[in-house]
Amino acid sequence: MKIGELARVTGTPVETIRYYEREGLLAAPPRTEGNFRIYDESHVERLSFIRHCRSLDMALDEIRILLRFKDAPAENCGDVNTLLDAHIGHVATRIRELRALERQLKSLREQCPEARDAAHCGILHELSQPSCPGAPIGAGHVHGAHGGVRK
Amino acid sequence: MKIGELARVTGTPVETIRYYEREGLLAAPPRTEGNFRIYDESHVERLSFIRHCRSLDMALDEIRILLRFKDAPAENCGDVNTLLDAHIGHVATRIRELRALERQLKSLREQCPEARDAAHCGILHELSQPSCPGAPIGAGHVHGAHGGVRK
DNA sequence: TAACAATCTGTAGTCACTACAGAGTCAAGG
DNA sequence: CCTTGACTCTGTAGTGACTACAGATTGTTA
Repeated sequence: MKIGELARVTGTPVETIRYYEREGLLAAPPRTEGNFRIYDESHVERLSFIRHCRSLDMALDEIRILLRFKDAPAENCGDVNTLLDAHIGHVATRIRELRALERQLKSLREQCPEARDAAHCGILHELSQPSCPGAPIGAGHVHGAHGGVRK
Repeated sequence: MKIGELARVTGTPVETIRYYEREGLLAAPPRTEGNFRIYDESHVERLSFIRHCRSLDMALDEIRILLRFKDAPAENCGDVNTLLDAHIGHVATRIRELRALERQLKSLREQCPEARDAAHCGILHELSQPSCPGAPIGAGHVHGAHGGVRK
């Protein structure tokens, strides 16, 4: 199959497939005489694996590690478990951070219960105060409020 | 004060201050004879505002809107409330997404309760299955599991 | 043969910074 | 006066995981 069909069956944009090839996640497939990439079932499975991992919000570097285990079936998979546990920890951390953020935002919102002139807006006023000095900006492993967007 | 002191009192890296100036969030300050930027209290307040917003995970474009209201104190601040409500909505959405993700990851983790050879690892096996076909990759407004890192 | 879709390569843009390189400025110590 | 060192300047490139082109080529259908 050509790249368009692989894109369709795996629900992956064509450009993303070529990007994974450049990044070494997907092996470069054979080509037709006309230089078109030709894929088979093994590519479908590998790309499905990658996309499944991505839908679980794993980084490409994490996926690279998992792929190494897939390619070495005799290895012990303890590190797979470790990686997954760490990833679960990252997600849990980010949830806690976002909950705290939600609380702060709601409390800020209460500063201006109704529309008025900006000079007396409690929200703008409170934002002008320095926040907690050590307040971190940017999350650890999990993205903040403006994540990878799909338009 | 020079840029280093502004950086210190606001807890902002020097390069980030210059970046905000390039982005038009912070007005270009006067310079000394030797071409050093000179800031005063008004810059401290404005940068504190920006950093407070960023610590609440607002995008620079959102902050730009809020700054316009700060600069037009006679305007009605209803749009400030609207923007904040929308931002709270984004955060709440991301929390829901991450909770669903956490559930999926934990269920995946149960597929391989103990280390064995990778060929029989339930985690690797399950990841090879296509995930829910319409499963989104990447979040809306709030970042995924690998957010802006502070090293 | 001509239109059109699909594919190719390569490059640049996204966001909010971060990390340099290489040059210039300034204050204190010898 | 000279040097050292801290600070600042500009400009450019890198981050992650794509996305969006431009411009060329290939393949399919009318």
